[in-house]
Amino acid sequence: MMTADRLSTTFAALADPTRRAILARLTLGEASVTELTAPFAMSMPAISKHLKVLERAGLIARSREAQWRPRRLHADPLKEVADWVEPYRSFWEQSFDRLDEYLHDLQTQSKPHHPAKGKGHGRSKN
Amino acid sequence: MMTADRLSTTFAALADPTRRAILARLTLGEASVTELTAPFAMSMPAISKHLKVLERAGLIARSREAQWRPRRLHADPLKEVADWVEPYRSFWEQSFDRLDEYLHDLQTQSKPHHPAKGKGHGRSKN
DNA sequence: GTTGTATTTAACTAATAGGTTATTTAACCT
DNA sequence: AGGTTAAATAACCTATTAGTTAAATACAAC
Repeated sequence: MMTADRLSTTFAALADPTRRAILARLTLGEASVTELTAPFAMSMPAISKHLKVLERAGLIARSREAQWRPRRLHADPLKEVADWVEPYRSFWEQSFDRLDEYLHDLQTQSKPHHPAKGKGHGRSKN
Repeated sequence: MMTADRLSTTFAALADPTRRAILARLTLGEASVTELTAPFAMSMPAISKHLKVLERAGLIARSREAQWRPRRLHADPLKEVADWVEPYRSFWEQSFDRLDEYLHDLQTQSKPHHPAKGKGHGRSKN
């Protein structure tokens, strides 16, 4: 994920349970790095790196308070995640996968052929 | 993301624009590896690897048809993504971040202090 | 059975990720 | 100034990722 689009950066940031746990913690209110480190069996520099990833993804923001650098949640990029996933809803809600498998089995039994472009075998978005 | 939970594996699979494009293509119906490779300036083995990532994440399934191995969408893991992101909706919808920043500024001007655990400064989930 | 088409696997490379410990910076408090 | 606490940075290590080209496999069609 070298230099990637915003959505890729967001997904990459979310692909780590520690980072998701940090976000969950921050829904309760801002927290210092020490506080964020406490729940994990991991050094503070490790958490600091995770925070940097979350920050670069725009998921948290840093403020200053004496020698503390409390982080707070910045959920905006998660809207893009929700917007991206939404169009797929119909595919998991209608048990699309099992239906598709069923249609596929019917089809390959009766009519072997190579997968032509845009074949679509009985199911499309509209 | 060595050996990770299901959600991390899903997010990691989604953290690549090529793989998301492949999923989008598969919403139109199943497709062969050659067909899936066509839109990209990338070798077929590279796409094959992306497909393996998607497969290990449970986002696509493979079938057989002569010498073709058409892939089809398996959207179920995306439900978990939707379920994970949903609780954060209130945080982006209510412009939480700007409100929080405002409250934060008010607070630090009038009452400098170190960030105590569970302080919460005026906003919580219920 | 040889040739052609579709796909996978192998071997390699360069970059990134995620962790460590040790050091440095920053701010507070006597 | 000197000591303490909070956090960031540096230097390092190992594993994984994302791509490449070349070789192997699977099936079809003659």
